[in-house]
Amino acid sequence: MDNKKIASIFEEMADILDIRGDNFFKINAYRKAALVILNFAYDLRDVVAKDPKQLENIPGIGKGLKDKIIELVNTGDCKEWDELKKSVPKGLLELLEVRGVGPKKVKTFYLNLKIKNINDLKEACEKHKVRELPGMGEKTENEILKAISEHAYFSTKRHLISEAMQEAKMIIAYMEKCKEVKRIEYAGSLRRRQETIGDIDILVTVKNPKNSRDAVMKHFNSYREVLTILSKGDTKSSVVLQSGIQIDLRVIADESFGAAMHYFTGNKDHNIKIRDLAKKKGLKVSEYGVFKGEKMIAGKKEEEVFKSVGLPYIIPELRNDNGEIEYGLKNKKFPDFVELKDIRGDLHSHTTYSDGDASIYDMAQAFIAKGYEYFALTDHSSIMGITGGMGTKDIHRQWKEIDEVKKKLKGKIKILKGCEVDILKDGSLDFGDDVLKELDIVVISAHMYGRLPFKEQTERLITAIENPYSKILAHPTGRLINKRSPMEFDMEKIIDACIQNHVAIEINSSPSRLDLPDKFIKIAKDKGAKFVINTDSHSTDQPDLMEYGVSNARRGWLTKDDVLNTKSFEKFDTYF
DNA sequence: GCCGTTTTCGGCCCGACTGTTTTCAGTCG
Repeated sequence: MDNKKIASIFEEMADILDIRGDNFFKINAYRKAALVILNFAYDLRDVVAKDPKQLENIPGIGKGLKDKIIELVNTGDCKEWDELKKSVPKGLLELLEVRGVGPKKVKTFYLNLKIKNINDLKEACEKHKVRELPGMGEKTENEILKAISEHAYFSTKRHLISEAMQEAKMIIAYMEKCKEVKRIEYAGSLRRRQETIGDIDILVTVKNPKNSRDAVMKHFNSYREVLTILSKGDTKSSVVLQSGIQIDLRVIADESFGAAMHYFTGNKDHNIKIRDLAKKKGLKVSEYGVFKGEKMIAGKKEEEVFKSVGLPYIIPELRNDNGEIEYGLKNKKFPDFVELKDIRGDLHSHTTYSDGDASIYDMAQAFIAKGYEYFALTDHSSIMGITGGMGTKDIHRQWKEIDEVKKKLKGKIKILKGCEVDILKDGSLDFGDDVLKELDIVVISAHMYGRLPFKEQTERLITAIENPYSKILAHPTGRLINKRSPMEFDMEKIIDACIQNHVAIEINSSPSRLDLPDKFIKIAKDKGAKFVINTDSHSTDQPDLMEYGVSNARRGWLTKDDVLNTKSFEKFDTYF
């Protein structure tokens, strides 16, 4: 019973309560708790084992949910969950996945037509039984059938941030061709730089909404990638693209730009808290602005919205209701978080010596183009035979070539001789000391034996971290987003070992990794760890991925000081 | 079910779009 499972149980309980028509706020409390638990960095099993009372310190968890968590952890079950499950047929919940179908309709379907799952619903629509129900008609039936057929294609899968970013840039470039558009920006989870993106929110401002809104909407709905238009109104339209990604567009007057950007960027709970603060000050915050009575007192800039409720500016990456509002109220100022422009080098890259696409010279040129002072070549060690890892002979050959390229580049960039050395099953490294001691930088990583038992995995990684030549622990959890789950080990012990042994923790910028994940970055930072943000580039275009690593670091509250590759090589090397 | 520089009881963000209705409920973000 891990956090993910507990969160999904609370989510399921909320769904059932919703269909049964229970108290709206109670349902919300379950949903909020589910979200909090999902993003919680510590394993609830450990919290229950150590001190169950601590559960009530988690925001959104009170006495009732605390007891349910304890019951779930200890018995794998929960009485109330059982009773709820018994009260409705199992397939009923999947009906909620159909677009346009919510708890009220599910209840109506079940009570009137005995509809228990998506198949039943499809049949009932085809037989025109749904149109006879109160409040429904022919259109409802058609929309449901359409939604069901699309449900099979568009799974609820979330998109990698890089995929979403590419779609966003394309639609923005297209929308900019519309002359009524004054300003256009992406907002939502993409602007918060969440690790995966559900849909893309685009905000457009126009000088005069009444005159130009229609033209903007028309232009948007005519985008050639549009597969389905979900809704289109005066100020808001939603479409699904061929790629399966949903785009929500909002058109608003330019004077509301800041308020609208704020509204469309924060997650739901962040926005609720902001509006709650406003209310207590006798104000009202909406996407149109900050209002005192009828009068708009702010809204052109995002900063004004924060200011009006007594907060300093909060960077988009933190607007997840993870303590940023409380911190802002208390401290009135945030630290200067690390920025892309602070990065002075990249310490993890590959060439044709292992599984990279480019030569040493070409990779050097790519990093020079980034304006970096240094970069490290870290091709794989030999165990990664499958990706053409380097043996001792290869690495000597590579060193020779590095020296030649260095001459050719005449000091334009410093090239560090490194290696991404595999951690073997027992925690020893895939190169002997004779090679390791010659390297400028040793990046250690586990590519194999990802499914070792918890304790064994922890010990294996610690052994590797304790190796005196180890400098950077690469992509610590080994996860591949949407593809492979993280390795299971004691994260706190690994962080402690890194700190004690002066091993930097990598934040891998690859959008399918984003590893270390943000929730652990914050914990590691608070313990005093140091980090490097690397791209793990395998081709000359991948140094561009650095932006994703940096935003992941910002989501983990890192400042420039926490990140070693914001310093000169000489300065950061002393840490090791 | 949670929460508290108004509160331990009585609140709990705010608005757009759709379809079926003649003023609104349901859904969504």
